[in-house]
Amino acid sequence: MYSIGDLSRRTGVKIPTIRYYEQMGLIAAPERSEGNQRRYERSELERLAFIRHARDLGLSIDSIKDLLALSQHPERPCGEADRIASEHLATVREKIARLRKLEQELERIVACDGNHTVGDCYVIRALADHSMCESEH
Amino acid sequence: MYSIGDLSRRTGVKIPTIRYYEQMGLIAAPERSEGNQRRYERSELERLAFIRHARDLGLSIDSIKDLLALSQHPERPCGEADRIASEHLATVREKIARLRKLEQELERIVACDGNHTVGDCYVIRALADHSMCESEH
DNA sequence: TCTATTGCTCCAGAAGCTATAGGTTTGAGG
DNA sequence: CCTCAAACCTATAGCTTCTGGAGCAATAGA
Repeated sequence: MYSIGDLSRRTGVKIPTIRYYEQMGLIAAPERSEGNQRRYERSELERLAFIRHARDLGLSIDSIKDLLALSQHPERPCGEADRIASEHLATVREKIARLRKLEQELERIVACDGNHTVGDCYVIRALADHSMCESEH
Repeated sequence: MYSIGDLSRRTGVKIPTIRYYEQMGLIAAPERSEGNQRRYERSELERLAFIRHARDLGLSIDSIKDLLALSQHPERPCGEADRIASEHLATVREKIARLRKLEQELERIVACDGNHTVGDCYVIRALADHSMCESEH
């Protein structure tokens, strides 16, 4: 049996976050000690590690709920799990593409050397005037 | 004079968001009509366009506040504006790097072809077992 | 047994909006 | 001038994913 602190240390998920996940229905309400403290079994530790890993990868709470529900039915085809992960990959790729554009634009903006006054600062002017952008966003 | 709806259409910032920005102190409380509706001048439109653009670039509300305050003092050196933009560029680059790692890992995970059952699905196993990862994250 | 640490619940806040409810004002057509 | 739909108002709550604090109870090691 693990206390909530044990679980936290072993998974790297902070204590209030574990309680939050319980509230959100990601993990079941565990047994309690006589003094009303949470007591977890090994299986909960594994479930929490799964959640942690999926969150690290940026999956939403809802996606994780779906994946956890799926994993309760090992006999079903796994196309659904594949779909969730693939969709997530697509959104990650989109984010990368958008950030690349920002990077380019910020590079241009930052070309200002800081050796003059705000009145003619490229940063300020670039932000004020959208038409200076090379790509639309 | 523009109504809040005009301002919204011209800048692409939604009406509740404009009111929110007013509350947050990004834009000043404007004059009101006899019937208590907001009436904006052209300068407010430009200010809001600036904010919109900076938000599109991912700058935080606080950074934008700083930049707006700076732009009120055109005689000052612009090193500060430069610093804000540079810092933001650095965080954008970090985000890109992290997302690239995720992309790689998700690519490996998604290699599952969906033609079997959840019990031996690579997606589920990969999420359950952190040690399968190639890079630590 | 004492006490430091850990745990409990409940509540508020962070960021940046978005939505809803319930009402008022505006402006264009008749 | 009148009407009526569209636009506007305020206030408040909700979203997401946690994080932190207050005030008190339980546990574990010396």
